[in-house]
Amino acid sequence: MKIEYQLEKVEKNTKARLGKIKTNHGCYDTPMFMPVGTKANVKSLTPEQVKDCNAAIVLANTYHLWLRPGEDVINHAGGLHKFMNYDGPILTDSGGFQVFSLAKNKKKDITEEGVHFKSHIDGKSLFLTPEKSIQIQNKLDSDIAMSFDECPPASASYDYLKNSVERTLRWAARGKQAHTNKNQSLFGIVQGGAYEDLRKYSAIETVKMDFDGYSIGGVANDGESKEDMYKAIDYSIPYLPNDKVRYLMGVGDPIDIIEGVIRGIDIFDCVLPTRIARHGQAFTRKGKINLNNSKYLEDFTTIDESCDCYTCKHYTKSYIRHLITTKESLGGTLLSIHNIRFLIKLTEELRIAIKEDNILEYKDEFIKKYCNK
RNA sequence: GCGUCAUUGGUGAAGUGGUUAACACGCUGGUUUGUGGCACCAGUAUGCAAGAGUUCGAUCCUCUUAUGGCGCC
Repeated sequence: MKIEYQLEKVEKNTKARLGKIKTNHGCYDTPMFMPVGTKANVKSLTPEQVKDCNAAIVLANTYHLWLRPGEDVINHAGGLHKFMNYDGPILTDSGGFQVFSLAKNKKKDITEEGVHFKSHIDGKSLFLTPEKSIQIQNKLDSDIAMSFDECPPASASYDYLKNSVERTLRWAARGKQAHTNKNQSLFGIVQGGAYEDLRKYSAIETVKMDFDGYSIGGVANDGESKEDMYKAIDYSIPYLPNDKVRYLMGVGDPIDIIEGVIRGIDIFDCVLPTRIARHGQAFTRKGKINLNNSKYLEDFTTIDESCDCYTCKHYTKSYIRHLITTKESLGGTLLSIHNIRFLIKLTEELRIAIKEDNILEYKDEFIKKYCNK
């Protein structure tokens, strides 16, 4: 079965949507936040810990799993769910972003056929095509596969983006053609930078191919401004169908999530909560804090008094600071739990705000606290 | 007691008669948006044991003192 999206309500004053997404691994509410589990694990967390945060879909990565352990190994293990012991839904990214990010400063050759680039592990020459990416994802047996797109840098010129959008459309069509796993949904990706006509064109043409869901890509890349990011969303959304889920790729700053939801986004994913956790930082209602800071040495309060996560139920800032400064991995684990729960709780509250038609008030109040400190 | 070698920041230490005393760790901040990440960036000794002298100029040369290591009686 493919996923099904059910739109339940649009907030009165904005484009924010309340919905449900039905998958082969459960039914979940949107807007939602997906933790990132690149190599078939959310870094430093067990699947139980991820679920305790009330997470639903987890994102894994085609590129990384292709290189290690290889899609066949995971296929022989019985698919990604069994392999990693996660019975919730899994979305696999296509590898398009990795071509852009891992090979950013290296030689890469983007051709019509696919992308030649070097392995980040051993430098071996690799060739990834839309068909190959889909075939790997078919074997991984994730619930949702992503089309193989080109993710150009924020600094790309209009002419470059125009060609790139065209190529991504052709790649999307090829990927759809190659897609054979009937239990797996396939999403198309809208590109086009911060240009209205390119986003519109990309969205309309992608929707014509009739995917199971749509995402907005090419956003939040190397120093792109917030304004450009919001433009990219605003220029894409009007052309996406109401009865399909919308996924904003790579976005996970709390304020960006709120802004995204207000603009009509249903799903987000981001490495931020787990990455900053490993570097000692935590989201709180009063802004991001750095547990490395000496002022927490004897701070025996919890990270965020309004948080209901496992970490905030049991541990003090002083203890977590101790773990972080002594580089104990438990520190990253506890902070990852908190940060993931923070973003998921944020989406839960946004869902309530949509129900109550007061999302703009919610946003103002959140930002007031989050930015003032 | 005599001889000898040492003494550089929070730590381990490099170094030179002449602009800002290397590097590392630590410490203090910051960054991170479809994860090549226990990562990255920045700051961190107005001073080279103390005092005096030589010199245009001394952390570097000389002397005295202090402290410590080693050797000899």
